[in-house]
Amino acid sequence: MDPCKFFKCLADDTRLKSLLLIASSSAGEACVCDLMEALELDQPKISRHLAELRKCYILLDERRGKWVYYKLHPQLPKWAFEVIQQSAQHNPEYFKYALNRLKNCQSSTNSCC
Amino acid sequence: MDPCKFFKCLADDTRLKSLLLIASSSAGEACVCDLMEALELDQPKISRHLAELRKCYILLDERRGKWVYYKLHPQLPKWAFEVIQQSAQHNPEYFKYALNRLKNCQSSTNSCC
DNA sequence: TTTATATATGTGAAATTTGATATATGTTTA
DNA sequence: TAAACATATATCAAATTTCACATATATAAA
Repeated sequence: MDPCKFFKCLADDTRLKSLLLIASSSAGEACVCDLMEALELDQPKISRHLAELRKCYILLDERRGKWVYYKLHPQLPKWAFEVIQQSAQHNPEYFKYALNRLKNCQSSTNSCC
Repeated sequence: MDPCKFFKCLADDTRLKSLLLIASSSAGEACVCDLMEALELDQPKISRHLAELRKCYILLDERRGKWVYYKLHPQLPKWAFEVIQQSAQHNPEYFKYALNRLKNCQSSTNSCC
């Protein structure tokens, strides 16, 4: 994992929020439509940014039926994992609004797609 | 410290290496000419990137005589400091060559400017 | 097998970032 | 005060990134 490429991946609002949301979610994963709902962004934009994180091996995708779920890549280097966790834990206000929307969306009673 | 802006600052080779060099240097600081030597880059390029890190309060500058020394900003949030330290400690190969040049340059016998 | 749903990607324009060069500012020394 | 040195910044071109929209692909349901 080249550190400069890693930080380039985090250096965009959509990607960083997606990443912190996934890292903070109780399930440890989110599908594209979850993130569309949470971040209030259109589908191609979310997909495109997730693809970048996937191609850098920061996220791992898994299709289940019609949906594709993204989680932190199991082989993410520990230092990179720590960077993401530190950022998530100490910047709650940065993605608080989106995290609330994500929780609502992922709750069994309010599935979004 | 907005996390996205912070990562944008780290998402460039010149800035990231300058930052990791300063964080890894025994003195905890480096002047512009040290970094020019260490990274083998021209002066305006180094100055411009340091200015960006300074304007984001990641680095603090201090003039001493003709030289301007840069160090990690004392009021850098702890999480951001940890991100920089983690990155420096676990990616030695990324800036090993430049760090050797910096050490040589900062040694009393081989001052570069 | 047609339709609907969820996701991915191609494409070109717009926005942002970076770099190269010239020049300006601040400090020391002669 | 003039010259030399270290650093900062202005400017514009080049490179890169991001976005919007259209379209393609994959799965499930009818």
